[in-house]
Amino acid sequence: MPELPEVETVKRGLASILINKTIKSISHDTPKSFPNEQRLVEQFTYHASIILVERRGKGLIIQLSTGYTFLIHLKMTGQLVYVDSEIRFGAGHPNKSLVSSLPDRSTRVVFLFSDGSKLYFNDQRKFGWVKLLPTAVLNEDSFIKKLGPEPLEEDFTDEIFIKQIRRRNRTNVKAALLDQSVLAGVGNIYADESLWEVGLHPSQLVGDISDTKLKQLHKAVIDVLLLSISHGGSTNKNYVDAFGRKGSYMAFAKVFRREGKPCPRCGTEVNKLRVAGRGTHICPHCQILQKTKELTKK
DNA sequence: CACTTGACCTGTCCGC
DNA sequence: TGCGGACAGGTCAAGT
Repeated sequence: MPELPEVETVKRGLASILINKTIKSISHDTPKSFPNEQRLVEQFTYHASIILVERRGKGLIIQLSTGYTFLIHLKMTGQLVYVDSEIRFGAGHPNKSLVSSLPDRSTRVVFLFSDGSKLYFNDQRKFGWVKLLPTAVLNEDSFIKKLGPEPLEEDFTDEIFIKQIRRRNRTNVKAALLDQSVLAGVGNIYADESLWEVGLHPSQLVGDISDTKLKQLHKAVIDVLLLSISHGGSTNKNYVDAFGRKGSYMAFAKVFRREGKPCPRCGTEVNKLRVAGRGTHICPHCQILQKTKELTKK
């Protein structure tokens, strides 16, 4: 589920309400979702306050006053949903039905704050996790360490993008976009959408794509991510933001999950195929696989 | 080494 | 209805 725009939306929501809150206690069900020593959790998170909420790629970072930090990955079905204390919650909540049914069978971790509010980490498939680690070694975490540049940072130029993606010259462009060490945050939805924007077939080898085309792709990736953030991300199935709200980008998707429907550019029926082991959506008219050219022969 | 394929889980949908 | 299989936004470990 959550790719960069969804995680960014959750991050903004959490940043708006969690800063300066104090954690009272934390409960969890399976250690797979919360792989932390109870002793450390109690020592460094109970009575700690939240000083910063950040995002890196598809990872969420919640920094505490004690020098410890939560690193959270939502993977496919994770949600982080904030619920105010009983008194102030209730009428007017954007997703009252979801929020009033929590915790539910997918709830893996519950953060209880000193003011009575709660943050639920729900994750149907148990792929996601909430890891506690010293802030000082956050950048040495195996997940963080592998991440490539942030696509929405100012210094993510087309030169940087080309340099990064050319490391995967011998693989197809979709797999390259999904590689978090090339750039951080693109997943299946936005890979398909970006490739449609520039008329690239997802199976095209990176080595066969010109720098000119890669510059267009660089712009398309950024534009698509920004557009999605402006609509609160994509709710394909499970995704909700910190307040339980769904994202509306799917209404703007050009090809993703639109198989059988007309391409918004030319009217040809959108096809679904399998590339890089993932369900992949293309317009077979706009996105034609080009023949192998010079670049790979060297 | 670079790249591809399964595995990790649960739920849902589709065909028989 | 019920059952088996394929599939789902992501990442790893294993395999080639």
